[in-house]
Amino acid sequence: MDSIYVDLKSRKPIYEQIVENVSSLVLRGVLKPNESIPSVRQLASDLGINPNTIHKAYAELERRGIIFSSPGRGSFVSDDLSHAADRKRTELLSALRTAAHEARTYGIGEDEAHAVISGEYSNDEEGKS
Amino acid sequence: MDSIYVDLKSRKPIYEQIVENVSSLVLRGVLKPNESIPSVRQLASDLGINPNTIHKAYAELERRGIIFSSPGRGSFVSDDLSHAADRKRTELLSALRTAAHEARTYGIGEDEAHAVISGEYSNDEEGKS
Amino acid sequence: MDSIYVDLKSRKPIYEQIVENVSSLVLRGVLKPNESIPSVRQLASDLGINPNTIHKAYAELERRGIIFSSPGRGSFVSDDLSHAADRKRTELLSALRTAAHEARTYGIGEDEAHAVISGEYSNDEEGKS
Amino acid sequence: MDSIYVDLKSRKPIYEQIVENVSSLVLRGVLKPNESIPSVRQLASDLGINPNTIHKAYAELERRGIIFSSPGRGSFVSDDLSHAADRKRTELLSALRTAAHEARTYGIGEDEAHAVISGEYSNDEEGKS
DNA sequence: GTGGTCTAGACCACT
DNA sequence: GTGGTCTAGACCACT
Repeated sequence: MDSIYVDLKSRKPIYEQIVENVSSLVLRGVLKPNESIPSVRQLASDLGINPNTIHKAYAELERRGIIFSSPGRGSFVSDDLSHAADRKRTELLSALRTAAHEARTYGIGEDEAHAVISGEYSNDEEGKS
Repeated sequence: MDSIYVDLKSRKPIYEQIVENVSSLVLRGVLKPNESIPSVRQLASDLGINPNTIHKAYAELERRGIIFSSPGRGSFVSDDLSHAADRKRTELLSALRTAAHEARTYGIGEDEAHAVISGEYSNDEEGKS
Repeated sequence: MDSIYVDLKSRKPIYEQIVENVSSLVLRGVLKPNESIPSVRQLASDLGINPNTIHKAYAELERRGIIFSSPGRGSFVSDDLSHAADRKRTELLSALRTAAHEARTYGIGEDEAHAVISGEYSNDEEGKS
Repeated sequence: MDSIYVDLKSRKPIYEQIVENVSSLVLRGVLKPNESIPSVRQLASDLGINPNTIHKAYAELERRGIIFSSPGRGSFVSDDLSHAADRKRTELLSALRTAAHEARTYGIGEDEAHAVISGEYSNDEEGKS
């Protein structure tokens, strides 16, 4: 999943999908600081969706400090990603904590929970599917 | 959170809140198989919301095999919850796996992930808030 | 299924279940002409449901010529079941025709349909479950 | 019966009629995968019934994997109908089996049952009424 | 009283 | 315009 992709059938708004897509590419280091990203019109044309939708996504990405846009020049990955990375890290740990809490509440044992973690981290097939 | 409660301000649809609420009470064993649950009208009146909304929630709960309803008699906890329990268990483990996968993808270490699990399971304050 | 039984969880009205139950026992010959059947109150008490419901079922059975009731004496299997048997026969063949029609409409082949019939008629285990 | 139609006088709920109608059109191949179907409001207006009723039907169709809906874009035939087709096939064969079982139970002979099948499959008038 | 269906009408987010 | 949610109110069959 290393390029921007949209699932028209998803209940998730298209612009949110794009925000998460680009966020992911940036925060996982696939796109580097100051690297240029596709223009609003280019991406809209590539994905076959309305430029307004892309624009809304880019505006949100800019608000989050993940990209910046220069009228007439294009859009680029932000050169200071520390805030965005911190926020993502907090979000990920919180999601893990919530999942663990729910598991416990419904009677899944601690050992089983640890086993799930171990299983996920020992999986070498990353990126093959 | 051992009774049915609804947050009118939430973005989550009321009927979904009720579905999750009742699901939780049943799957955590607070409500027992064949126990009667409030009638559509009773619950609507208690919560101050429309009976149609409760009906929609109960219909979904019935579809999931968590309750059953008999016109003219009322609604009751299903006496075979094994399917629902299995589905919930699968869902919880899947959520945990997804959270772990995401954490790993973004560079959170395995030790840190295990620490989150241990932290959540050693928390004794359950049920106090 | 050789005695009267009711499924409280079914969407089918209880009185209809009783109508079909008694019909089946009579038309399959388990209950013979002029044989007595349980009184309204007796059956209501046995099944733990309201006598009004039983009464409604018996009234329908009487209307169909399957039983007759004598105030003060009880209810009995009708001694002329030919009309009811004819109606049941017509109904069964019609149901079979409808099922075959639907099967054909959705692309199930004739051979497969015949195989289902043969399979059902060669099944010797009748009555064991 | 190749378009969506509703019988207001039927005892069968309108939303169920619509579910079966659309299911039939899709599973019989009249509507193709990814083809768009009438919007909730359009169909409501065409049939002269309430949009909520159509919505309820579409929600059920979505649950069955027969269509999918995208807020703001419309509703479309699912592009993977294999699950729905399998379920329908199982349902049809089960209905045929049940009809055959009932017929046998009430004394209808095997030859007569096969004759009903043959009669239905040799009927050439399909689609004329 | 109880669940089930439906209408009329309103409001929301998204396209 | 499109799907999704909700309310208020009505009517039905069954208990």
